[in-house]
Amino acid sequence: MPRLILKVAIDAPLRHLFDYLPLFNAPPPAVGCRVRVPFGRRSQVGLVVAHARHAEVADAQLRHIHEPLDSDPLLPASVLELLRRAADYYHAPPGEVLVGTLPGLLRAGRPARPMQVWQWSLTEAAPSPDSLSRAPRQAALLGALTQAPCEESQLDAALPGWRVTARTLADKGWIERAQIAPDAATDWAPERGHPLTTAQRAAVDAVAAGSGFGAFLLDGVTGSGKTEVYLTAIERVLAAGRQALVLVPEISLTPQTEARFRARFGAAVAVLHSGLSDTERLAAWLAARGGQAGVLIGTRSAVFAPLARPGLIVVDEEHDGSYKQQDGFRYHARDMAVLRARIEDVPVLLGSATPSLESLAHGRSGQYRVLHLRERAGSARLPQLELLDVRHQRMAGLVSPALAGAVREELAAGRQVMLFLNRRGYAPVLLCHACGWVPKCDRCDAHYTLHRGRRLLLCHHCGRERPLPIRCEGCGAQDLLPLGAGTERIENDIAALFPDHRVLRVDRDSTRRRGALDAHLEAARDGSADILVGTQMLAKGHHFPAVTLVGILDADQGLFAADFRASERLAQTIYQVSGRCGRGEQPGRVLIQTHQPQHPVLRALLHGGYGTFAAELLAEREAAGWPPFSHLALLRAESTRQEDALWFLGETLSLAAELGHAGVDLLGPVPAPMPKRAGRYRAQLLLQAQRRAPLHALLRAWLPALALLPAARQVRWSLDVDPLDTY
DNA sequence: AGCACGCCGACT
DNA sequence: GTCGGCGTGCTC
Repeated sequence: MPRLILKVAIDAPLRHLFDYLPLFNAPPPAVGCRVRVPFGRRSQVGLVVAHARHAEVADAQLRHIHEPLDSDPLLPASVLELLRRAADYYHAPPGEVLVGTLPGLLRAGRPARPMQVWQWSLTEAAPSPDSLSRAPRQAALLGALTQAPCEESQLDAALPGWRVTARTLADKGWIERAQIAPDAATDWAPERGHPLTTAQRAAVDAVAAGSGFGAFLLDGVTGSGKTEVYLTAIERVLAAGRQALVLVPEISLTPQTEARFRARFGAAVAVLHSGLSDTERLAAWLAARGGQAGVLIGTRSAVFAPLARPGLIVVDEEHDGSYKQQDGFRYHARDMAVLRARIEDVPVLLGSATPSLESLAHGRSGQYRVLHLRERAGSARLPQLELLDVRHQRMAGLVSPALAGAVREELAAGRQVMLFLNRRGYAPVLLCHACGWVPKCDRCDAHYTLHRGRRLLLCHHCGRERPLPIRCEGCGAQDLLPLGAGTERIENDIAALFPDHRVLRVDRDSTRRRGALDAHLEAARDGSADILVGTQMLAKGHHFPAVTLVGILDADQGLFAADFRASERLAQTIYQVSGRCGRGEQPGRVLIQTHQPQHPVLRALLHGGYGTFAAELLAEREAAGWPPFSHLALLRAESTRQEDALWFLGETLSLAAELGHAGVDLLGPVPAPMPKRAGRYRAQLLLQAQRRAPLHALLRAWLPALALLPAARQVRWSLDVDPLDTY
């Protein structure tokens, strides 16, 4: 008798699917549906990936599913195909990919419909919270609701045990509960787009012209109006009754970004990012799947959200490293977006002012069609880049006299200045002037960074904190000296140098509190700060039209990093930071402080712009055989005992030798550049291949065998295909 | 990953 | 005498 076997993906780090029998009395769950299944001694949520005739295991081992969880497939065939190919490409366990990328509530087996969201608010009859001094819990709840109506999930977080209190207050008729409509009607009138420049129009037309798949690289200088191109292209997609998926780096999905899309597309916009509650995330995901959302804007993981009628995929700031997931299932969302566009047969538009070398290479080979926006919109001109040779200069900390002078001039003219340093904290090292003692993290091969404002030492590699020592722990001298400078110190130095101006620091430390980043950015934009000091954070996506001078305090940092991508990143940072300035009538200036004014990277950047620079870098990569002219995979291992990680990697090397690895070079194993981190010893083995096929053939045979090595039990290991960092 | 089973040290 | 430490093995 023919029977049906369900191939089920289970969210566990297991490299294969599991076979189950359907229930007798019901039609079998379709491919793409979730099922609850017995798994070992417990019950797990799985996803039906295929139907089959034959099981991989003996009949005696087969069990029936507990229950189907969906009547319709949760994922369309295209997304299933995408996830299957992703699991295959990244050599990730199928369950982790197929089930692990679902919204948390669906992974937990909740029904695939929006959760009911209840909101509490005060009634007319509610007294002032102050009148309840003898009932502090009631006063607290009343107080919270006086501020604003609250969703139950917010109350769960803020006032544990609030439900009992709420019942009391509701009985008194002081508060009431109402269900929020999933899409509260917004009074919205679609905003008209700006008239497009010729180049913008050409770009939109190119994307809209084709039918089906096409990959486009929108290479547009900052301020050239890439977003307007996205918006217009999306407009056309919506007009054709289709949906658009827009990926953005985490940091640039601010309320402003959302507002800009909402102004144009109103309630058709759904947003998916890490700041959402599980309920909100599910609602957005379902709105995309159901087709109610015309535009889904999201960070990395949104690339796997189902769309009812896909029409276009946009990847903004495609060079941004935050598209690469750095743990677990290490996918690159930009690459997944291109793959998805191919599978869905829709165009994909990758935009950047500083495209990744990978995308530029695809542009050259014709795989991507390159669309240029060379002019800034309106009258704005591109900022002028200048090198400041700081050799022999009498520095005030990290600030040269020339830079200080330029800042002074700019401030005198009533304009804003931005100073960029990719190092947070007050000083990267604290040093005893009497004996040379330096406080070091005992879990990492690293010094503590001094955070003076928080009065502590912080290890930037594992997060460990310790109180500020008053005296040297080596010799007892009270002569501890902060060495070097981070943003916090620059903030102090600059404030001292320009006491009549307001300095605002923007880094992870100053924006840790919820909403602080937005408040800071607002202060930067509305002119209540004259001088902005910050890290990467300042470089990403935010526009400061009144800033006319940018100082890159320490370009040398980027010139000496060990990673082969360091100069690409330095250039992208310099261009991204400089793109933040001079948007208005005033042209901007970018002053780059360096001890290496002759360095080829800096010279190329200055004289040719990013395009020329990137061309040179591509030539270098080709000569050296680095990506995008070769393909990498990195096997990482870490263990609590120093020798175990290297031992494991040595074993994997022998295994690869046994299997044969023609066409793949294995480099290592070597200790990681920072061998000890967070109390664990780390090492790595790099695989490099001219062509992908032999690399993936080796990985396919090699990986399942790695887990069986005795040494594997002593370490935590992971494989990173197309690593962004080779350390 | 969970969750069992299993075999050796310090406690009621 | 047992409570519990984490090594080892399995999940259709």
